[in-house]
Amino acid sequence: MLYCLSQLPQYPFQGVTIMSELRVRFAPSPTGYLHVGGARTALFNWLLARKQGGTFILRIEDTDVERSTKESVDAILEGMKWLGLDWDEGPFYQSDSFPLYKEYVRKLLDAGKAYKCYCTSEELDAKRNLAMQEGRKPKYDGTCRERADQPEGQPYVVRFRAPQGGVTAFDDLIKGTITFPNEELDDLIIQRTDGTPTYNFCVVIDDATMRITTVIRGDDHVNNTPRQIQLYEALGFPVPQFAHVPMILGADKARLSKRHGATSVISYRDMGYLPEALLNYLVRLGWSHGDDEIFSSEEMIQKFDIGNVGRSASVFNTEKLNWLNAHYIKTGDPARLAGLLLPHLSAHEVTTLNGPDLMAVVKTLQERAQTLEEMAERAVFYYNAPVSYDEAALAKFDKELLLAVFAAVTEKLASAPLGDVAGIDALFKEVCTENSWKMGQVGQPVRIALSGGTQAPGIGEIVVTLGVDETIRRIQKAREHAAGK
RNA sequence: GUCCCCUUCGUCUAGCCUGGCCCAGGACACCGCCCUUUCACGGCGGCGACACCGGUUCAAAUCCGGUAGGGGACGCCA
Repeated sequence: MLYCLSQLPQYPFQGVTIMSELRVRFAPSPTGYLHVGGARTALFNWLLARKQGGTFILRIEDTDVERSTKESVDAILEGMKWLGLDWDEGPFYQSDSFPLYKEYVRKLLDAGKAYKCYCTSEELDAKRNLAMQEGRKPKYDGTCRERADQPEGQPYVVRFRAPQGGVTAFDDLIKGTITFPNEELDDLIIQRTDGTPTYNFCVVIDDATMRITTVIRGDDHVNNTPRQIQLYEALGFPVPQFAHVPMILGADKARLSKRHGATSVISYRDMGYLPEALLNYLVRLGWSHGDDEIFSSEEMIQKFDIGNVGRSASVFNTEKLNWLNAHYIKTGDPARLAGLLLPHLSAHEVTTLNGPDLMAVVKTLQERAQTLEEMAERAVFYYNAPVSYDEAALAKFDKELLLAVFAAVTEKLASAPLGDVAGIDALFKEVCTENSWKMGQVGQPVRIALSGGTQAPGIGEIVVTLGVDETIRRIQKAREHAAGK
């Protein structure tokens, strides 16, 4: 029965918001970069909005003035933009709405639905520790809940007077019905001693005033949901739908964190991943559409269904991301890839000014690189002629053979007009038959001469890309190297 | 400790709602073979899972109960 709701792909909001337009939001707190978990949450929100013609709102939750930074905000926006997750409204900043929150705190206070609490954090900490030690749930004991006196000039926090007894339940779009006994929930603080509002309260006010219809957020917020629902009800706001997406874990099944390697979206860009690859990887983490693996943005939008998101956490697997990235590099537009490759090339001290056409270079490397970084590494030899050779590989051939091969190839190349890849390949075959050499005896030495090593594109591709003149120059150099041994 | 959630190949997952088509399908990784002048790409094949125990049923990965394991939350952080 729990599945019924989520198994109606076309009508996920049937009977609840059927008339109103979908409004979703991504609400990161600017205390770090946009990490892959956040990016996936943003993606699911974006997908649903785009699919249903709804509105995607970006809201920055910066009520913690201490830890929020402008740099983090910029980093988050940069990550969103790189992934192509465009938003329709915002970014809104919670720090701009403090007066609004205060107003609602006032309302709850006036209505007796909230009260001032004069307990100090030291007292609270002590009680909490004691409760934990005794194996009880560490919840506020309600000391100030019914107190009549209001000590003048004493610092206080404002607590929400939570309903006691009964249960608070909701139908999660991903997890099904979740029920909490109200006795598990204590009177949460909605305003701090310094007068600033707290997270759970701001979220409710914002989601309500922004008319959010569906809250899609991380799994770690499930426990906050019943308290928020109680606030919605106390405030007289309609309760939105909730969808809690499972966490992303590291290989050791612990929550993904820096020690598992890169978690920042931007660091994936810098390592040479394509945004469409990361997006594709992220959408398949916890969600699937039959046996499909490759999704363009359009296909994701078309096929996405929040009800098909899995209920369990998933492990982030770089191998699969690599495969996806290789796929998009393989099928990508060479001109675009060339542009994206530039920064990686300069990191390897390569200038493309005096060398082969970069787009031609990219074409020879598309099937050979998993990341742009790897492609850059493999492209270096095109622009910087080898200064040393893979001696171990060279040692497999006699000095005499080497010299003969280099001479024959040079001669053949010099006498023939520059052809296409097939033409050059044919030319090498001729050299082989004319001298009774095997292709391995010719191709490998030439490859080493041209690239310095043994791992490179096909000989024909290299020669055509490099040009005959440069090819001959490099073979000549290798010939001298071989002669000197 | 208390509460909430989760559990299909090493990993991502299909199937579960509507039991039989599933001695469980696909993908990544891994192994082997083929292609091949290197490295790759590609093709073919292999390895490999229903956490466990009971129950219901002619029949259970699918329904019910329990157990174990994992994760999350428990803050004047978000």
